[in-house]
Amino acid sequence: MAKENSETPRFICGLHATLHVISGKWKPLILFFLNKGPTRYGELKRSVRGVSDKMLIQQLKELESDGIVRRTDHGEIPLRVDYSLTPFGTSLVRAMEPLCGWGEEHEEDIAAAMDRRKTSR
Amino acid sequence: MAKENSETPRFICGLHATLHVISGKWKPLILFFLNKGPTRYGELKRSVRGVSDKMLIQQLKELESDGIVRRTDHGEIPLRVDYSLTPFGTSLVRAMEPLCGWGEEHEEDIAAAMDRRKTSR
DNA sequence: ACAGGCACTTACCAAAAGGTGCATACTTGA
DNA sequence: TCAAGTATGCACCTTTTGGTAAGTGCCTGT
Repeated sequence: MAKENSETPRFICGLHATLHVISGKWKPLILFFLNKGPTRYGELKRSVRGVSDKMLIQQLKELESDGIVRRTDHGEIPLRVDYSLTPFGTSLVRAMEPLCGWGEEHEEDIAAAMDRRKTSR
Repeated sequence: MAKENSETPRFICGLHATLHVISGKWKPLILFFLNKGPTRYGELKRSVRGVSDKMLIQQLKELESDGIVRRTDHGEIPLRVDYSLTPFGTSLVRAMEPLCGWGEEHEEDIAAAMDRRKTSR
């Protein structure tokens, strides 16, 4: 079995790299909400309906370790933490906008295709 | 007009929708190569190094059912099939460009973050 | 006749991603 | 004192995704 690692073809194109950062069931949503400003953990959890603590924390940590979001512990008496986009994160969200636009324009087609796949499995 | 079902918040934002179409280990690469023009199955397989038949076919089928790529069977004697982007697919690839750009600019940071995650697991 | 390319298809498995639920340590309010 | 809220951690389990390997039918070159 050949190893593909000898020449470090890490990513085929930038998109490929970017996807490693934003893929994850809840990441786009998290970014979407954080783009509105710093948000407390609990607040974020209520915004991203349906996410579990485990998932929210996990994805936030990944985004944090990727330098996309910043965790701020206010070190206050009744535990107070919030999350915000770093400048790096902000630049990412900006680059995401055309894809957002494309998705919005074709939302119905996409939804239809998804249903098609689900039912035809 | 599409009326949104209050019970079906399908997508939070367009990006979320888009991700359903382009996520998949090999899809960005496939799109990347198809963007260069129609490509035969075997040719594509050689381009997307490391992909197995199963995966390549599967992802192509999904992209096809999403209306992103078009499969052309030339009905020729020694089996000849090729894949190309539909106009819809082309518009997607175009919308992907800024994300490609972002990924290219920050490729190193992303790779570093990925390594960080891998080793710290 | 047989190896080998073409474009797939299938069965079986391993790994990754995600979900559920309980536990923590602290604090405030009733 | 007890419940509830805050921000997490952890164990266990299911679902989804991806990988391996083999086989199919057809055709061509040797």
